[in-house]
Amino acid sequence: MIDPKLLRQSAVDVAVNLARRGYIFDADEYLALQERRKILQVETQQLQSERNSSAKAIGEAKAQGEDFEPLLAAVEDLGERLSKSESSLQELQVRLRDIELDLPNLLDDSVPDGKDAKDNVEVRTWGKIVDFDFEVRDHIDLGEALGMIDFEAASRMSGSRFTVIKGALARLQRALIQFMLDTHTQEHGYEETYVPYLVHEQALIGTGQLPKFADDLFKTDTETPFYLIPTAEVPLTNLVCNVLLEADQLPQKYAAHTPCFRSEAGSYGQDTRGMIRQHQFEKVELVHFVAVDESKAALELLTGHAEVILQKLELPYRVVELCAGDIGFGSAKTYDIEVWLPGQQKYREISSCSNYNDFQARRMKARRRHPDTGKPELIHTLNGSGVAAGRALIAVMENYQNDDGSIGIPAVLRPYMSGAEIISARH
RNA sequence: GGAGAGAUGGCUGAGUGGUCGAAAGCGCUCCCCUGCUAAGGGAGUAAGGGCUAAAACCCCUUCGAGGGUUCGAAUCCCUCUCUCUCCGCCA
Repeated sequence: MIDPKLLRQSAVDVAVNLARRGYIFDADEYLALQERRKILQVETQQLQSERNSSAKAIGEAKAQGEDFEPLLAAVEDLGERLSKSESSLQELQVRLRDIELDLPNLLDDSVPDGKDAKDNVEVRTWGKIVDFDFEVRDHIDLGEALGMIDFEAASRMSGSRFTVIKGALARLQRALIQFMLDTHTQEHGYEETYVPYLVHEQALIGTGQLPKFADDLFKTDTETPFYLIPTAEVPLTNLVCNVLLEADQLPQKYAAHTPCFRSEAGSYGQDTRGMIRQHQFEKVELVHFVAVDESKAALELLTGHAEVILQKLELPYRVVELCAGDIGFGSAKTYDIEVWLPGQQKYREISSCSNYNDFQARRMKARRRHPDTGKPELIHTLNGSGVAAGRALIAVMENYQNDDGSIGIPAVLRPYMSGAEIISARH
């Protein structure tokens, strides 16, 4: 959520910033509503004040044993006037809040202009793309030939966009997850966290998936609905929902491995083959809580932590800065990390690292005491994948493939694979 | 699933219709005292919003959430959510 005060005072500037995303914010309409709200609020508070003082007068008269009937008569119609005023004020405030919840975050000034993914800016590349001297296969061919990926079994029980992974490949995914968590907790100072996979609506409003992106989420039909988390960002960031931290409690860094569930409602026809885009996938997520003036540096740090994973796995990648038109709803600035997939001869997203500034903190009421003033102030939140395990598995398979269809195991994963160096078909 | 108890400020916890945004304690801030430390004494200390150029002042809201009763609700009534205890079931 954008600061409502800023919205009122600089609605036009806000509209200009949001227009870079292609979002049209009707500043005139918003300001007109605010103007009406102001008048109604002053009026309502005036009536409330009257009610309070007359109630007090009646109480005093009663205590003194005086006749308070005339006082009662004087406030006869006050209640009705007040409740009318209150309900129209509330109606207006709900409308304003709906608009505010629908507004994407302000972009950081450094975000490049652009319309879509084609306009994203490459920041750096790492690693050498291997020039195979045989015809490369994609992860689908490799996995099925090994007998370790079974899309048919998955679709029989769950339909499309699910995968069954078996044997050494299933273990390799687990190894990837263990390796990532160990690296982040032992070398990068994150606290490992186990979190719920089902959350209430409020948690998703806090991080910004709701109310706008309900279609992308799976929801239970229990009496009070649960949502399956689309990313560990949701439970991790909500660790500070409604929390007032002491001045010395920042920064904080959390890491969690969770499955992620996405209905992928808007992605029909994209990546239908293979396990690039699934309803369920595994991911290690990183979240930072920092003070307001520290989030820019934290984003660089966070992105670097995700890159370390790919470097240790010796997977070629590039970092791109998302342009104004491609950046996510709540993010002020985002770096995507894209890993090289030989099977597609393309870089594909494997991590997305974003600075949300106070956008989520405002929705969640995540604050800390300012060290000097002692007054509460919103914190900044950041999150990034560190990294998507399902896609990391694909990347390892395709980049470490051999002529005979076997797959080499990256050196850093071997300790998690009983020292094995290669995955070959079982006979 | 059944029975019961509860939800109050940064935290613990009192408060059952009016002068309660709320006792007390902890914590925190400032001051005093003590040669240092330990201890002691005093004062202050909720958040959000409106008004304001900004602030002060003033005003409004908030005692889990939402409704209701009342001139007036932390307090009474209803619904919901959450927490805890016991029983049942269960990895």
